[in-house]
Amino acid sequence: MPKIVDHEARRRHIAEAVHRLIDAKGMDGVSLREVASEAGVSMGMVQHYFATKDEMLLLALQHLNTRISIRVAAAPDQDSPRALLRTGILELLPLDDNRRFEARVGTAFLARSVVLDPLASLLAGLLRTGLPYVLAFYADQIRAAQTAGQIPARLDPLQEATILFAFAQGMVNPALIGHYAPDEVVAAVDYHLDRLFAPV
Amino acid sequence: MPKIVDHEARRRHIAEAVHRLIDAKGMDGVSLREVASEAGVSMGMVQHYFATKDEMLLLALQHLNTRISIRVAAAPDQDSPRALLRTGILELLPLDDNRRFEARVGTAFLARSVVLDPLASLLAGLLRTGLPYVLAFYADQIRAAQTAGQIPARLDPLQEATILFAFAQGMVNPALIGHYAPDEVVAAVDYHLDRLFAPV
DNA sequence: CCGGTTACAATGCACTCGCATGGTAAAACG
DNA sequence: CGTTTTACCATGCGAGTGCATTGTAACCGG
Repeated sequence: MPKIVDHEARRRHIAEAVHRLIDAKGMDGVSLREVASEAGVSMGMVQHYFATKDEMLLLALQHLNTRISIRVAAAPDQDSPRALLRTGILELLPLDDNRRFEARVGTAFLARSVVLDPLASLLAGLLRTGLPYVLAFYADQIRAAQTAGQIPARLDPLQEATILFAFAQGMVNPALIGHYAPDEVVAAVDYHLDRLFAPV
Repeated sequence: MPKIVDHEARRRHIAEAVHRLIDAKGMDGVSLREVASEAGVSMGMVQHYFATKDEMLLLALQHLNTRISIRVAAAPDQDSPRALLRTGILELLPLDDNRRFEARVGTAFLARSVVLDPLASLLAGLLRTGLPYVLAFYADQIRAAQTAGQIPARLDPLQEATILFAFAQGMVNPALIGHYAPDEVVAAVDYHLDRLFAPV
């Protein structure tokens, strides 16, 4: 073998070029040639690391997922359940350029995952598998707050987690198209949390 | 002029073919040739009614909007604010084939509106203009329920409307990819409304 | 030192795309 | 009646697509 190369690093490098292209021109703007150009490599190299375009897109989604996960996990440590929930949610919302970038790319994949072709079902599968963990995390925090007496015990943790997450997801697009300014988004989140964390 | 033709009817006919194509193959699957074939007309005719593809997509989105608006408006009359809110929300969620169809097509447009090309800003503009009216309607219902003593007066109607609508929008995609069954979606909505319509 | 495998690069191919062009038929209008 | 305008249809063009093919250089194991 020539040149000892880090396979995964190359693939990540290309995946990030895909992200940038999706952000700039949407899913349609992603062609093998454009990706190669954006990544600063030859088209043959892209083909060398990905057998098909679909395989490339799939890894691009996986990489986006891990990217976001890492960032969320790296959020400053929080002690209270409420702070954990708050920062966890805010990390998913397009409040700065970085999160805006991720939200846009994620939205593109989401739309693609709704269609009915082989790639779409793979994408949908990826998105689905992550959901239960996120919901479980939220529900756990809610339960913890309940035992601490910060959230009324009569509330259903899983339903509240469902609502909380759906609410956050539902804020993404209006925020992206500029209907809500970042501080309005934060205000809505805090308002919701205020109502959730009601004195018993 | 030959053949007296209903211009708008033709355009709507083509727009519906676009919807069907987006539902089946996504935005990428929409080409002038495919649209013509799906609509059962010649490609020249599509070009006759739409100068560019973007213009066609734009009208397709407008037509989808009016389609949904008409359906929502035609929902069985409700007397109480709560029933109004409930049916209004459920009409937007993919609970049957028809609404599923609309949700998928709408998602495709949403993703497209997030990109940064000329068409995208038009799409985003269209989506944005509708939002304040929807939120105002929700807020009005909430206010009405407050004066009727069904919702605590301390709650902020606009914030609650924001949360309610974002929550509904956020349920669309998990429901589309099959994470929630239709009855689970309804249960989540009712749970949320239960919590909103708390005895004062 | 030498076959063999790996890591690319360059090119070509069949196809599809949006759109422009040119033509034809029909109806309104003077 | 003839002219003009409308409503198409068929075809073609240049660009771009994903992917297959072929070539080449580098490095390792024997």
